[in-house]
Amino acid sequence: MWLNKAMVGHPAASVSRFDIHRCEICEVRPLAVCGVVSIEQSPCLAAIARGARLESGEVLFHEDDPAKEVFTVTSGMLKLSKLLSDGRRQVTGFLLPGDYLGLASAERYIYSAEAVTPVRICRFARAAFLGLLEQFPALEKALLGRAATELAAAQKQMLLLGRKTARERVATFLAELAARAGNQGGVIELSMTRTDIADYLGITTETVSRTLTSLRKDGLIDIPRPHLFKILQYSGLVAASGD
Amino acid sequence: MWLNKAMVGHPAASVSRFDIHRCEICEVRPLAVCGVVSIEQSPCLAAIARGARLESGEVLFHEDDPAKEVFTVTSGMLKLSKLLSDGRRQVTGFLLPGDYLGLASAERYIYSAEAVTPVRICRFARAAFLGLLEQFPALEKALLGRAATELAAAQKQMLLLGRKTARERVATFLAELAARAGNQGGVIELSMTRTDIADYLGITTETVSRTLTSLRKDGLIDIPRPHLFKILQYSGLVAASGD
DNA sequence: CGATAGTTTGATCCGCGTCAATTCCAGTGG
DNA sequence: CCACTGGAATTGACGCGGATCAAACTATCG
Repeated sequence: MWLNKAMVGHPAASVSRFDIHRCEICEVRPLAVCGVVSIEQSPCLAAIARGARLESGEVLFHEDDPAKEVFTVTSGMLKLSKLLSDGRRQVTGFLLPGDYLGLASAERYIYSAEAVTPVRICRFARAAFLGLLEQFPALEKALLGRAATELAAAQKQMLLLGRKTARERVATFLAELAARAGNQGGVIELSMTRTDIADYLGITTETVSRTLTSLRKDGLIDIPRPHLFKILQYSGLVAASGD
Repeated sequence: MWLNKAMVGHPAASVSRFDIHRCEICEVRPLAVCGVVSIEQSPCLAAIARGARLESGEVLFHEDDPAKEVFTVTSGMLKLSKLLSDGRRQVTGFLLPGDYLGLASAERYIYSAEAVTPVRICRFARAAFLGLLEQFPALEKALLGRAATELAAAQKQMLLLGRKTARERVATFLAELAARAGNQGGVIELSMTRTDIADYLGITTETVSRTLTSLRKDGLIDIPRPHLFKILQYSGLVAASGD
């Protein structure tokens, strides 16, 4: 991140005062301090946003749909994916609360967005959202920070997709999950399917399954239930991740 | 691009007047109008920048070096790459004049940058560059637009790396080159090596070479010299690119 | 023209995809 | 509480695309 936390929320001279309302579906209370809105703490700007819910598997929008709206996730998990003409799919990322989507192109969405778990989002008309950028430079800064973070993640993923073996891909995936989850006894509840994981890692479901079994037999992880992973040797996973 | 050209350079109310000098190595004249600098037309902000040149093959910085500086390319081509511990390489992108690099992380560079051709750049101390962001919101807007464009490109590349065959990758690469070069008789001069192309497409030099030969035999392209490509059937390339 | 790096081509091998068959499990109804 | 059911996950057998190893060829630059 080349925009550190200290900068986000730092009162720049050019920022003016404003009011912000509470979004009816946001649990997180928006923050309005000295003319600066911290989107870290308030992903949803209620004045011009409308709430919506999605069930698991529901599609928010498809690749190539007209990009009329911009969204932020307030709860649950979404997956973004792109398709080839014959149906091969690549999942480019998973979104969590606070993430934005639909910004990349003004014309049409460049990926599909589908709910992995039940999801709550805030919807903004694109024009209104762009208006917010003008009003609130801090929002722009936060977006820039997020874009930089996502770009870094995308480059790591390119390395994985272009150069890593199946075992390294799965080990990387698990190690990253473990790192992100923090210390919860190394237990990770994963709602996505093997197909989602496979499409994210650029391999097949069969290979995901085989590789998980192999990692289990090597004592690096345990899989009590298909969607529950237990990290037994984090260092071993990192060592197996290739980089 | 979700920040259209019209917005870049739009005079925001909060922007103040400033002076800007001509960079001694920039050929493009910086533009100072009504307190707004259009980085599209002036990638180099001379007041706080220093120029530098790189020969082909010279390394600007390595992955994991302390990220003390930020750069913009003013001429030539750079390649960005990431390494695995055993030396496998992934090229994440090629940079052209006007592109920025070194912004992603405040701590250390997350990729190596190496000159593909002789290159001229402008160097900024990181802190000074971040200061510019505060001063010139238009610069921030432009960066945000670029970040969005790069993110979209990265997602396309993830689809390529995760799901396309070798033939589709090479066809995609050539079709994109042809599209970007515009109508120059379909002739493309490429300074990068087969290894660079291979590391960009996530395959080996041998496979690049074989695939190029195959495309040539199929009458889609011609290769008078190793670094000169002639597009004979653009539509055929697009058809062979998979998406 | 010789030296050297880059490119092409060939032969072989293997990791992972493909196809197919169970097995597992969450949800449903009896 | 248990049998039933359909989708998800696992496991197995086999083949292929592209990696690897090796050698010949060809640009480019002193």
